[in-house]
Amino acid sequence: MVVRKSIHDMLVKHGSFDVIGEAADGIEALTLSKSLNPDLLILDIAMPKSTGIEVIEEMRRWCPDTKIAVLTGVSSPNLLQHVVDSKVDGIFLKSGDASHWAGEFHAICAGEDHEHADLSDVLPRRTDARSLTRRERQTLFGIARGEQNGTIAERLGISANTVDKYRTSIMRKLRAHTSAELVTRAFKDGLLDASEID
Amino acid sequence: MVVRKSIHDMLVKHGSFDVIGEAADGIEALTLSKSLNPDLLILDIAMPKSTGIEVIEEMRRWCPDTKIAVLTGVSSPNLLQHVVDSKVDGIFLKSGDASHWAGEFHAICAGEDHEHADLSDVLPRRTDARSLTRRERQTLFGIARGEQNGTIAERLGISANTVDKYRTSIMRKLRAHTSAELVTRAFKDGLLDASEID
DNA sequence: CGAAAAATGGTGGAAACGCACCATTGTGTA
DNA sequence: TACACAATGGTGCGTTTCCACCATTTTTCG
Repeated sequence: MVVRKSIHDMLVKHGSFDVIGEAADGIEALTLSKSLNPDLLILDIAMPKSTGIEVIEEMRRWCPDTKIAVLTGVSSPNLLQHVVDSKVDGIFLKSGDASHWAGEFHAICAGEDHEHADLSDVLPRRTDARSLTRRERQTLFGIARGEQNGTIAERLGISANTVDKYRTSIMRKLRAHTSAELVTRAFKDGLLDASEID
Repeated sequence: MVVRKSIHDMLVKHGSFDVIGEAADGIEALTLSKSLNPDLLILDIAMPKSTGIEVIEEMRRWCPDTKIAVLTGVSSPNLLQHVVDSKVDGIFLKSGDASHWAGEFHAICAGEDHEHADLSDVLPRRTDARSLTRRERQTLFGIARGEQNGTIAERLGISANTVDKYRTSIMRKLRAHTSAELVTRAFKDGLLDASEID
């Protein structure tokens, strides 16, 4: 809300942009974009009702010519990695210096390749979030939350043996030899984020 | 409204402050602050139209020199925790004793570190590093690095039984029921930091 | 000084982990 | 169409955890 307002001001006052639409959440952003087909969509990935990722993918399909700039606060490394992978046209950190943004927005609209904000601090060095399967991720979350094989198995509706296999598999992938070390590695590699637990 | 009036009076009469602006909501507070660049912003986190958190973050960006004091009623612990984490310059409970506030506001403006109001009742208890003994910390690090009781015992030159006791003790303190959960909690509580491991 | 907390040691037992090695079925891709 | 891989199930076994309940000595602090 606040962010949107200030971005709006900045765009109009210092960027000579026409702001043709604003949306409160991802769904609204999508429907609005479909009808307005803007040159540039500035998107905050921390949105109510839907994740920014979904919006980005939908936008690519419906408005392939719209440039997408993503605005992000100190969000989960995991999510950020997805944003990077989705090849948006620009990534801006809310914690960053907003004074040059207007210029960069223009460059993006002109189709220039935008050098992303420095994400080295927030991005995990890839141990491959992707290299974990869906079941392995579910198992990992359970372990991090203190669930044991049987509990996780119950939650997922599968056998404890199978869960045990998943745990073993994750441990091999992350080179951990105990569940505790597994959690540590997962945090280091950005597979787990403190804000996602509990 | 009522609160604002009384704060205003208090500031002028007993604090010899110049009140250079007042705002009805977060948006207004921001725009006003941007133009007035005040020494001190007194903010109620329970505001219409936007959460105080957003305003605080925006203020930090636009008016980095403005001290921020947060006024709060009995709101959600979660929100309060965010306020604490956002490192505002002062936190005051509406339920608290307002008579010394003027002096404390001056102290804040002078750049002195302000001891926050007692939030122990409303804040989610976060274990701080001090609550772990030296041996417990050493044990915790070992666990996080994948060492098991025997290994840790060897490294510390003590019995595995003793290490086991330390682990049990930490788990009780952090309310964890497995070593994995222990590590998770330790990360959440800031007892462990990804950069410290390996 | 005296109490509280930390540090140290032990035994024991049920449950869980860690890790073999076995298998079948589906899905996706070269 | 194969071939890899995910997902699912199983058995077995030595090791470790987790927790209870026992103890003494040293350190810390009002």
